[in-house]
Amino acid sequence: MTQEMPKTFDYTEAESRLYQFWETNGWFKPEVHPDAEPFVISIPPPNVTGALHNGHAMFVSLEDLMIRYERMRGKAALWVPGSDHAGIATQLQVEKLLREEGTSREAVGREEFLRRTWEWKHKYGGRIVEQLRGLGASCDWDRERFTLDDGLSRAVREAFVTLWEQGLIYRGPRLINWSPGLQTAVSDLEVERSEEQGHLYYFNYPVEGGGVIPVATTRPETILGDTAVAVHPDDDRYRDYIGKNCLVPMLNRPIPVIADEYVDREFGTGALKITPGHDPNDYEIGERHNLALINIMNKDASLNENAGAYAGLDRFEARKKLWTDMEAAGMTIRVEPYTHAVPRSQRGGEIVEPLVSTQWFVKIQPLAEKAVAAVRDGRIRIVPDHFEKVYFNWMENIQDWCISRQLWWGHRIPAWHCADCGEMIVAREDPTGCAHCGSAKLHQENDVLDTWFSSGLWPFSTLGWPDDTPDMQRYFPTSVMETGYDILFFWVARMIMSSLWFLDEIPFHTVYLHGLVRAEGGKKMSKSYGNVADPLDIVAKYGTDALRLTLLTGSSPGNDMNLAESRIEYSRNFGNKLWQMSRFVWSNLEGYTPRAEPDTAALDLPSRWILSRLTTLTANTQRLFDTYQYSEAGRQIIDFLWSEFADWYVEISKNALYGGDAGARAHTLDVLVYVLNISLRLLHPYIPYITEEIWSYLPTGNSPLILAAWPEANPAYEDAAAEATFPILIDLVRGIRNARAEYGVEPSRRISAVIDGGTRRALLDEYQDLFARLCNVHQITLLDDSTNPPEQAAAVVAADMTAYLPLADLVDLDAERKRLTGELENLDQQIKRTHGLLSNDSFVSKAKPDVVQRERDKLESLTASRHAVEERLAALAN
RNA sequence: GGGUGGCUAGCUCAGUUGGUUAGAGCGCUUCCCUUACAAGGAAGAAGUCAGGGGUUCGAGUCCCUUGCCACCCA
Repeated sequence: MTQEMPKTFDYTEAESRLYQFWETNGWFKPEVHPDAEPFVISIPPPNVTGALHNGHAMFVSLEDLMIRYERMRGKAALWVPGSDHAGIATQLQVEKLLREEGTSREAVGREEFLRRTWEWKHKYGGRIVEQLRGLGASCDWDRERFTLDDGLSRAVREAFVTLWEQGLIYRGPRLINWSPGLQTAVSDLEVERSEEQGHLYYFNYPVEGGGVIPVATTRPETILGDTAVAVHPDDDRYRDYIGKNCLVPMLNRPIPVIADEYVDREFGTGALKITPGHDPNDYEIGERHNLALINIMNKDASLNENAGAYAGLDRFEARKKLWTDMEAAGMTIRVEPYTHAVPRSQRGGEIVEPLVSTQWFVKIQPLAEKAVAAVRDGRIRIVPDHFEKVYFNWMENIQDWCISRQLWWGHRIPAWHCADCGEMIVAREDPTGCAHCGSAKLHQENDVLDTWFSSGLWPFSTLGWPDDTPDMQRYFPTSVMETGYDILFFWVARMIMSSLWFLDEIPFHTVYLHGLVRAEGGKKMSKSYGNVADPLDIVAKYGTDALRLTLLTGSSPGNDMNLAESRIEYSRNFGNKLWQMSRFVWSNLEGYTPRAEPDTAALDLPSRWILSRLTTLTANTQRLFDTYQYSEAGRQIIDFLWSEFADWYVEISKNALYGGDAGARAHTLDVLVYVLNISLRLLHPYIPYITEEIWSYLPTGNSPLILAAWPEANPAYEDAAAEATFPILIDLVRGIRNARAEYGVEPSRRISAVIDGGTRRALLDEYQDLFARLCNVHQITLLDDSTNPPEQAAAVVAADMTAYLPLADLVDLDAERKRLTGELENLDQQIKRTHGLLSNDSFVSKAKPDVVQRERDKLESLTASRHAVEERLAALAN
């Protein structure tokens, strides 16, 4: 206690100082506990392009909480940080930069473009990492990784070549999702469907030799690529046409009428045009019926020569023109407004075109099977567990993964084409000559890999795989993967698949999924709504701890959270409250010699009560942490400190502190310091900064809070009797305060009370000083059998105790009778319920004994109170 | 079409082995700058836990069902 504890916590100043204090001492490193069991989290690597958003704040809060908790438990806690190269997003940024310079990636060439992108990454890529530090993330920064690092790139090659050698990677033309604006393929997962208002175009498909089959489409331009018309085999309307040919409008290309049970007779006209080259469902039907496959679209979404007269037109122009022409030809029926799901690119937002293109794919089925098994048999657990169903549902219907992207920024596919013999070489090391003909004219595949291919290796590539490094040996498998449920498929599933496939080990034993952070009112946060609560703004206004505490106590696993500013304010206020109660204790430390722990033998009732409550809290916190219920645990800690410790114990402690009894003062300080000590430990994972700072002002020894031991419930402080008895005194105090308020007694007015202590006379005798401080009752007379309670008084009942407040000038006996009658009704209602329970034999015989006992105790207390109220009413009736 | 979740006080949300009269914050009413704290303290009003059915001595909690709202996959 050498330093004055400031009146308030200056978080702006403290945050950077404390972070530096922790980091420079090496406390973020697992080596602080060199021989301990490891606990490892690999960070969900943020995009290098990213600006900090609340999703980041959420994962940092949760993961840092887990890491700090395990570190305090003595584990070798390792949190591996890093970032992701984010192929498309980053490339778009640099392309934008080049455009502003009046050039383009094509103009500068691949090599120069990559040089510029690295330059860009070095300049801006560290920003997000700096922001993560600001949130208090206690990562081991010496182990920071980037998905395009040499080591991680080697891991990518190893994984790719292994899959290739196992025949699980193939290359070929297939229907994929093409993004015309980005000029690359994207995977199924990167396509989002949005319900949009469009049109359904009805028209007649002419049948060769006479007749028409009416069909409908949302994309008329695809008519030009039709290679069949499908009807249901049992549909009488069209049965006669099966086997005949239709003529494609405007092109007059003959295509067969086929029968397929896929066709829904009830929907639309009951007949379908089939375009295998531009629709995934039609593609499958095409394969079933060996239909021709016609591609009518160029990579820029203009139509190609297969579109006849419409070649060269953009897809939407072609749609308009073809329809106009068909109308003129009398082939159209009608156009209806129609809401349908439009596939849009997750990145650019433009409409994605299904088209046939040569790409690289992973045969994912065998990997998925292993990944399903690992969750099915419990080697990996997902929290909350209902996501296991979601996981299975996806895994069991999984499609091959398109892993090639027509981008430059990323891991270039390790395949080389020989210009001389045409063979392809796939290799871990860059080849110098063709393995088949020896030619040196090799050209590496232009495509790069999907970014998720490299992030799928993240838990082990960051630890050194494919090398058998010391970190791999010590820290793999990792422990928990904590991330948002929105990337369960993108990322978590792929990490599980690749780890089981390449290492034959699970990557982590637990997946913890948090929900999305939404704006107040449940809206998705979005720049266009203007409702983005920027975490940097929040931190600047309320401090990091307030943001963390709000996120941690306001959300439950897997559930979205609406971030309300009022909650952040409340968290900030709690921080202040914690500071103030600590400052109160600090201010009384003069002359106090710290002792190890409060001595149970010397403690008064309030002390026994608060220590027992603390023990209950510690046990609860442990139980809740064991089941990942961090928000409930956090709320319980806050409630304990605010509404039990500060509101009651701290107030009561002033009697002992200022009462002049040195022994009582010392024992009370023991308790105050002890409760804070344990509470700060429990709170540190939630609000690391303010707790560490407070810690430094209290007699807590020399080691920092970040390395303090996680508390265990101390059974020596369990005291059921104190927990049962003390609340009765609280009730009595509350009752007196309530009566004072109802009768409008000014708070500053000292009053007296006559108390009938019932069976607890001795208790009241001992603790009557309490009432002066808590409800401004300065003179207590204990009633004995020989005296009667005063007439002009308000009566307050708690259990079998009654306090009479002689407020001669204020008490109106009619009002008092009314008040007590209300009280009586309330008691009767409760007695009725409790009595009902206890007179039910099934309850008494089947409910747990402690539950029955609790009801019995309650009934006894209620009956005593009722008796007292009744007696008082009788006395007033005269 | 298949799947998952939500519906608790005016608003934002808790409530996980089923067991006190269902809780908190904000807002609202009344009062108080009491020497840790007005970012505070005291007292108070406010909910048929979406509807219906079931299991159970006992259901916000478990099961079935209806409705509405989200989200995911095709």
